[in-house]
Amino acid sequence: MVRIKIQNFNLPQICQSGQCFRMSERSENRYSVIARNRYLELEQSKEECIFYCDEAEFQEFWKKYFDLDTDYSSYIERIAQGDTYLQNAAEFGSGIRILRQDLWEMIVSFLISQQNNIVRIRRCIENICERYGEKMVNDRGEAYSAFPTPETLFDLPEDALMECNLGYRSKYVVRAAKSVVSGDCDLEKIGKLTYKDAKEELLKLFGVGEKVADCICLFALHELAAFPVDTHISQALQKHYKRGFPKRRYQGYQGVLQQYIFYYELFGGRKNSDR
DNA sequence: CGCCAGGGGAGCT
DNA sequence: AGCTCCCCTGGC
Repeated sequence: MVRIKIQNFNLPQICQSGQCFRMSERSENRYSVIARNRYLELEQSKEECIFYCDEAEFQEFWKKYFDLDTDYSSYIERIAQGDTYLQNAAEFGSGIRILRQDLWEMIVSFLISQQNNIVRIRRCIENICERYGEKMVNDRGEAYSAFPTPETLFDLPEDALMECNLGYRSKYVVRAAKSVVSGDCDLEKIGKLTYKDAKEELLKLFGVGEKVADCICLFALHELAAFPVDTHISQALQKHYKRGFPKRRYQGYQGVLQQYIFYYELFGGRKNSDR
């Protein structure tokens, strides 16, 4: 196991921030994450966090996954002094990190996310993993399911995933798998493109629009300039930024601020000073 | 039963 | 850019 001391890192916040649907609280202060086919447990006390894996796996995978080399306080410090709403939001979610997750996994996850709520998105994803993901065993000897590969899904009837509760999103996922397997959608290539070009490629997928493409860019490609606007963000911007969100001021890391706002809107008890 | 909302998107003008 | 219609599930 690996022990680290780190600022701006908070497991409950990362877990609830709605970017990783396969992270959950196992027991008090103890979290598990499944990324593609890897399983990890973590535990956090005050300023120290324990990763239950060996040093090598931490260095080559999880360190990057949790973006541990980035100092998030510098993002927060650059928030305009006069913007008390954003100051409050950033303070409230200051332990959130923008994870570097798997591209295919994010495509599927955010196809499922549309017109859907977080609790149900989690259930949908667990359903397809249990049904179509490779069966794995963790260090405790417990079974878990990897994320299903495109090759496992591309040949299914388009409505097959309705039994996993995806509803009308079933065909989006099956068609996306088809695009990946056929090579129409080249994941490796997309990973190397600029934000603008990657987004353009993702928009070609049936069921992927502006918002979903931005989520994929932000959470898989780590394009921090992506600023996904969903119903919550849209309402928040109308309330607090009547003349528009100052994207230019925060050019290059708007996505981080989007997460603070999103998390604050969903879980922060509204303060009077915000209205 | 109807109504509505949930981290939208497609297709059209 | 804006509009309409569409899709499925769960909660009230």
